[in-house]
Amino acid sequence: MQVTSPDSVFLGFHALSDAIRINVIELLRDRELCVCELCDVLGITQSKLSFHLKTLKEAGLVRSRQEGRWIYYSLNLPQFVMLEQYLAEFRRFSAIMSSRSCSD
Amino acid sequence: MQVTSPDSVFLGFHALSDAIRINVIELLRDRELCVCELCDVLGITQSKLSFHLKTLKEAGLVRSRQEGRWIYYSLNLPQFVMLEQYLAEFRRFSAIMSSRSCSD
DNA sequence: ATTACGTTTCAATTAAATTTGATGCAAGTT
DNA sequence: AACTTGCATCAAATTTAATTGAAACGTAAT
Repeated sequence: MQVTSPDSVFLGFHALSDAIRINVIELLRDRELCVCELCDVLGITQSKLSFHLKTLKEAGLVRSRQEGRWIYYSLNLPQFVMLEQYLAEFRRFSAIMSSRSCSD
Repeated sequence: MQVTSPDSVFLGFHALSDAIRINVIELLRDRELCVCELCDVLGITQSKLSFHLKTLKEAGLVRSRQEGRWIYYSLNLPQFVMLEQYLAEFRRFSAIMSSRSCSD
């Protein structure tokens, strides 16, 4: 599921605006993890983690997959790329603006 | 002023997690603007805008410069690049992870 | 079936972010 | 000096987000 609506930009950034959620995605960067593994590593309650995972999932940044009674979460990279490209648009103007200031 | 502390990541993303602030930075992408110009274009009260500008400034995403009684805001691009590069780290793992899944 | 386990969901509470309107202040004007 | 303009700041009110603990759900084991 990749989100590309206009809201998805600040929905995505909102999901990244919290220390716990940043921790989660950095852990998931290496490999997919089930909820209980994340719970152990982060040292937070399951329902708290579940809330943050839901936030990340609704922003399209993570996916989940069930295997038996475990649910494994992993990154949804296209959404990261989308946000990265949004920021890259600003860098594109960096060159334009600085070259314009030379002609002043 | 470029912020590079560990907090700066989710501080920056938090600043980008609001529709008004996204509007502001997109307006500033073209050129620097004073507060009253932003106010007019966005159609919000001045003190509301001031709050959001402060949020953006504390996140290091914008700078301000005084000229007479006007205060001009502009983008602080290095901070955008920092956030972009943070996200790019995740894409770097994209290739690694997908190539690993091929060997399954 | 029954029980245990991993997870999500809900309702209640707490905490944090945002909005609003008033006030203050510095720079320019008259 | 008094006045206006452009902006920031403050405190109060409102809105939104996060935390908590209990309950509910599905899955697997006994």
